[in-house]
Amino acid sequence: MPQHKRLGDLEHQVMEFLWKHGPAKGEEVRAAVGRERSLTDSTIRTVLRRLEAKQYVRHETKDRQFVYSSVREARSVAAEAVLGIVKRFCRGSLEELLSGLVDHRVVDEKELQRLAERIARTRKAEANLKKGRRS
Amino acid sequence: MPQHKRLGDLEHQVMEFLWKHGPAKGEEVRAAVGRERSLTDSTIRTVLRRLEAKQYVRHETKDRQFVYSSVREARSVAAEAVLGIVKRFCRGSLEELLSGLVDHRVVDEKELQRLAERIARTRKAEANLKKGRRS
DNA sequence: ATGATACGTTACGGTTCGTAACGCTACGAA
DNA sequence: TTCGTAGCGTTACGAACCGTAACGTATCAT
Repeated sequence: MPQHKRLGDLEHQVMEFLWKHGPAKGEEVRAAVGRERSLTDSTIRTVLRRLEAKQYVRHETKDRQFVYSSVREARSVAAEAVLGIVKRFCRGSLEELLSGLVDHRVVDEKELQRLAERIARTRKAEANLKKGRRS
Repeated sequence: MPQHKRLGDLEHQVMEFLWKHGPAKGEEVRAAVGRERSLTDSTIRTVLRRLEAKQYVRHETKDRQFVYSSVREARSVAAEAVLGIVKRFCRGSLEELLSGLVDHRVVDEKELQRLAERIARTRKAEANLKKGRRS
């Protein structure tokens, strides 16, 4: 129900920065989002406000300045987007989607297997670690 | 390079129909794309024309009527979309994307492994089949 | 009090999309 | 031959979204 609202290009660039940089003030964002023609602070703040409306970021005030931070992590947004794709294009079947990726050589089947295995291993390791801490 | 142009909702519904139904005339599309308020033929034709401009469909004339068929298959569009997501949200790493899917419980790691394996098996079977036919 | 700082409000133009009226063309019936 | 009509293209309009930014306002330090 987080309703994956779509992002424009600039909006996306801003998110990208927040994702890799962490919480930041408008000025920092502006400095980072280079582009040839640099934007006014007003522009950046409008974008940040819109991102907030779309629930991609939130802000808190620190030293009388807004500090924005991403609410939804990149992977989470990605996961939702993929879910949308699966629904829209692959009749809800993730297998169909993955098959498509292989068909279209986004990944080859061996590689896919390796990735899956590696992820499974990583999870198991994490689970064990947690168990260890618990006891 | 097919430049994944985005689809609106109605456009998408039309594609969906063409994907499952195969080539169809405007009237058929219109009949199929139900919606409560049914649309005029003009509307549907405009949409089809736009889809053609976006290179999602092409048409040929049969019996003096246009028959539209999808150019890009659903999975192929999906694959491209996923590629876009990976690029935009996961720094190009498919592994990161898949991890995200697991993190967000779109799929669990065991299931992912099963799917990967099954796909690999299917591919191998297909490859063998082809070899068989060749000899 | 005044000026700078950092914020919100408002707005404008481009683009996309759903929606559709209208106009043109060419074939078939009368 | 003429005329209705089926089927297509052109044009258009309003909503939404997005980049962009001017301007107005509140508040704090000097």
